[in-house]
Amino acid sequence: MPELPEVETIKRSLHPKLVGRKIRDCEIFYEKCIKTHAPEKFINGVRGATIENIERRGKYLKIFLNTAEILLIHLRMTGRLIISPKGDPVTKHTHVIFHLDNDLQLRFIDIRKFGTLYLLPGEELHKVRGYRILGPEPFGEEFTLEYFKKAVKERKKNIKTLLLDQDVVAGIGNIYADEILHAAGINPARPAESLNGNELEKLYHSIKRELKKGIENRGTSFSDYVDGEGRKGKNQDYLSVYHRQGCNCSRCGCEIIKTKLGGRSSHYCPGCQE
DNA sequence: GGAGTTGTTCCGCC
DNA sequence: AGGCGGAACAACTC
Repeated sequence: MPELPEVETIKRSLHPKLVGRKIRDCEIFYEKCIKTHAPEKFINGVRGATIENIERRGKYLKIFLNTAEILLIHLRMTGRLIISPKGDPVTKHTHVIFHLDNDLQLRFIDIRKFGTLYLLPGEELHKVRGYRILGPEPFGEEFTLEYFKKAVKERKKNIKTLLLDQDVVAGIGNIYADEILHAAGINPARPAESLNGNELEKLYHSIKRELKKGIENRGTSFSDYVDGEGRKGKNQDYLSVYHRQGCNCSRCGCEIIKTKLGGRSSHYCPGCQE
């Protein structure tokens, strides 16, 4: 499940392979993943373009083309972007192939076909709702403690669900939300408005710390995730609660519980998350 | 073949 | 009006 640390790791691994390269051609095997154009139009839009830069915003990847258009990609649950030599066999679930001007290809692979690709002029990014509503980047200047306190206070929904709202802060998904709340010692079911100043401050710092740890470990390869060169991350070896139900909490020794919250699996320690 | 999986979006309610 | 919870949806694996 690519969340901010995974998408950041993919961006870093693709950057040296893609920037400066020209897209010689493009093949689409599953048309529904292209959200902005008919397939032929999409192909015409990328063919011949040179890749100038790659950035991440929330869980989105932005590939800047010299045509002033941006290739915007969201991997959702199981999407992968992989650099492959052109001779490599095309595996099942490969939906789009970008042929580069060397012997490499960029392949979009997605078992569940939830991932989405958009091609649009830079000034039209806001037309993609999920992109438009994104809140501040957790490592950006806008994401201050003051901003965070204001965004959370007087909200009645539980704090776990609020952390997953991309308009509060961009990039947190189910794994890191559980890890962040454990690190901060806060029960995921707590109404956001019930958190005091001290707890909000702990939570704020835990968001930054856990996401940073995820990036340093090059992502969490719990099931499908690999980076742009097919390498797994190692953050799954350092998780405190996610998918650790039945194990003992490393902080207090209590048994980790798995519940449902807002329709999502939620893992926490009943001993030290109050 | 039903349950489980998650990020996003929609809808109805208060 | 806007926040909220719940459901729908994407499609596959086991």
